[in-house]
Amino acid sequence: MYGSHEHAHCVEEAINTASRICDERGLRFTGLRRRVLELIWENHGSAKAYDLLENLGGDYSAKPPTVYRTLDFLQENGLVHKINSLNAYVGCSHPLQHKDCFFLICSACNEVEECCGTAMADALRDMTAKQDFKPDHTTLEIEGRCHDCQAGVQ
Amino acid sequence: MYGSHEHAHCVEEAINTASRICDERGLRFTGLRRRVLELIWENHGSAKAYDLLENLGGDYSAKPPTVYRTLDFLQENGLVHKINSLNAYVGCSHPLQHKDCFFLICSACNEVEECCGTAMADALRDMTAKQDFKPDHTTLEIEGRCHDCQAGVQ
DNA sequence: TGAGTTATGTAATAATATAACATTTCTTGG
DNA sequence: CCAAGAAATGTTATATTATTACATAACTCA
Repeated sequence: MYGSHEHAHCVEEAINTASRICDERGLRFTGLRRRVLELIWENHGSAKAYDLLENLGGDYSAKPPTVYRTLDFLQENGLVHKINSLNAYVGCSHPLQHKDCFFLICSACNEVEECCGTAMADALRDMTAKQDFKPDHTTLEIEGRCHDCQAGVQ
Repeated sequence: MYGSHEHAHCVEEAINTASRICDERGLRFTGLRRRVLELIWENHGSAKAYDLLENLGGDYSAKPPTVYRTLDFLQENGLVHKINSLNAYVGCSHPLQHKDCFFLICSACNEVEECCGTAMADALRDMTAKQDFKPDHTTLEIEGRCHDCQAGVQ
């Protein structure tokens, strides 16, 4: 799974970054928040709310609001994104810098890659400016096949 | 509502176009399908599945599968789009030509404008090509304020 | 006409998400 | 330290969105 890549490292790094960001902003990175973020990062795809709920384990009383509130917190603080086309959640890959980001979702391996290239953001800005539309939030999700999953599919 | 624009005309035109398209493709544009498409076009915003269900009226037995199947048919044939960020459905403005289209959603008046500009499509193609990602379907939904709803908001 | 196909009806339930209120835990000024 | 307020979590109930599975009806066309 995931080639030779030692994924535990990603998880650890994401948690450390999140912890640091919360410290800097005076937010509480509680056990529950840490646990949910860990679960989300524990695969390269996206996590569904009710799967998180099932896997919380430990001391956490698993009821939907527990998870949805935690997801809200993580989203508000830019640590997690919701993928609307999947009703699922992914960890944010660059929780500090990005403004507009978008997602490449591989329908074969289910990995979700977050992209923050400026070219797309520029094109979006141009387009909305042309229509005199003032954007607040952009959902850009592209489903298809990643490089690795195109082999043998022509 | 909707300024001086006589909206019944939009609805009628959309229905006529849909009917023609179905004829050309050997598809059955049944009473139910016509009715659902009418309801969807009866406002400029988007329609929710369960609201359609409530408003079917007439002879239609209103159970969820009735509506979802009809929405599936309309989507498959490019007559309707789902707006994932709203869990809602809009009529397609150009059911014949478009490939990649995207949506400007005004959070003040709830109108949804469908755009099919090539500039965005080009930017998307460039971006995915650069990552060697083969796109099958793109969700691009921009929520914000339309021209008319920016007055007085600075 | 009637056999096969397509569309719709119906019942049950799955999957996703929120509201409202209770309790616990943390923080911080005194 | 300690109590009061704030923030987080627990709990119950329910709302919203969507699908599965099977039955019936309506169309099509040989």
